Amino acid sequence: MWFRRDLRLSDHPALAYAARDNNEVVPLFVIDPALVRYSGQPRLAFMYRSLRALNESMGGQLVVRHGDPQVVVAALAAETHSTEVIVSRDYAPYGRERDAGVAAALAAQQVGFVGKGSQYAVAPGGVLKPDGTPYAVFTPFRRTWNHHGWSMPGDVVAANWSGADQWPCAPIPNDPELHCTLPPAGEGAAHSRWDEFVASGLDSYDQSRDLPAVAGTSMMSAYLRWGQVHPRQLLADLRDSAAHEIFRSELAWRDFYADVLFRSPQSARQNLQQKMDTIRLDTDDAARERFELWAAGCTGYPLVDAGMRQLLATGWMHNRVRMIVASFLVKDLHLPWQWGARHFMRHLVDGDLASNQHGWQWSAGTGTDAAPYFRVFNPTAQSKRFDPDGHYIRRWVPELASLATSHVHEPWTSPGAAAGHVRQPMIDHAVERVETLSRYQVAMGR
DNA sequence: TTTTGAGTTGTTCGA
DNA sequence: GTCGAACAACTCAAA
Repeated sequence: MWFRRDLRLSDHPALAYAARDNNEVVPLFVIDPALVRYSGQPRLAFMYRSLRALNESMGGQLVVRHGDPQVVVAALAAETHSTEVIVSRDYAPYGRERDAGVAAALAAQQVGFVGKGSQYAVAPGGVLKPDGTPYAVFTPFRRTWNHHGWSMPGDVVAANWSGADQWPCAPIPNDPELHCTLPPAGEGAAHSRWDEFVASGLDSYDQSRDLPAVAGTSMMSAYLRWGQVHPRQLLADLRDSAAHEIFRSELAWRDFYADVLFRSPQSARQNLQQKMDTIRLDTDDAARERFELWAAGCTGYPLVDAGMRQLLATGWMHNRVRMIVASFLVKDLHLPWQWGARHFMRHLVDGDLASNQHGWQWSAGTGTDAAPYFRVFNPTAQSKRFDPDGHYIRRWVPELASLATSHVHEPWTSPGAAAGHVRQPMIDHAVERVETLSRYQVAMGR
């Protein structure tokens, strides 16, 4: 059993298949340098902690090895005289290519490669229009997705492990040096957090999910990212209410974007809508300096800075704020969405290629079912609307903590501003908004 | 087959 | 202060 993004023992179709008939199961995790290079320290640390939790849950049997999976998996299969290598299917571009290579290497030594299940309620490719083609719009996708349905969660799998006691195994690496705090890792932590959310947050999700100062979101993203919980386990706890329906929708978005990336792997790097390639963007040295200010949380727009600093401090950012900082990068700074997406992937514990890149493409107006080009978030209006008391701003931008609520969204209006005691906004939103509208209109030939 | 209405997340302007 | 319209263009499904 080769674990990847399915670091759990419950409701695990691939593991259940591997463990059938009391088969001996060799549990493997490969630390792939190609992925380590790509992951930031927070996600890597969370992965290592998750591996320790998984290892513990199987009595210390997890076999950890380093290297190219094509070499490592084939070698362990030969050592252990395995007849099959079992995985949960991976639908992302790198994973598909990697798995094809591993399957070929295994086939050369007469070992099977079997994929069972995915990390989605409905696996990519599974939701189709009546004519057999994929959906390009979310709402009809979700209708069909709902109708398609998914199985009930399975039980904890009890496997007959043949693991680290018997086969050479590398230690799970120590955490890299971290400058942020992380949520507790592991399948147990995932279920604890979910139970807490069901008990105290889910029923008011529709009311509070957009308020970054309120702990109104599920915080399940990192656990879903690593498969410490399967979405179907969450869906099984949802009922028919407005709040539950909105949460169900969020899980549908996750499946939708995985489906879009599956069908258009190039959209991880390029505009999904190629006609948007002509939008004029800034990429010179001055643009790079503006990007650095954004990344460090020094734009002068309090809510934007709060979000960017929350990301650096915790490896996570509230969803509403992700949209606001993304809109700011794309539509106030005129930078390529790919710059922002890369920064997010480096810092997010929950960083997932499909959701991240397509969330960014939505903000940039270049993706499937994207925001219309003229929808430009006003960073101060959003701030007043979604952080009315300024609690979130004061928490993450301490230099603004003493400002009155009447000034906290626009510190440049405060009495100390004239004396230079507050950061000036790096750009004028009203000016850049007009600039964006004009650039997009030019790109669309208007 | 054609038409029609609806579609995650917003802002600004003018009445 | 409040409210509706305008800001596009296209996909999809139901009528």
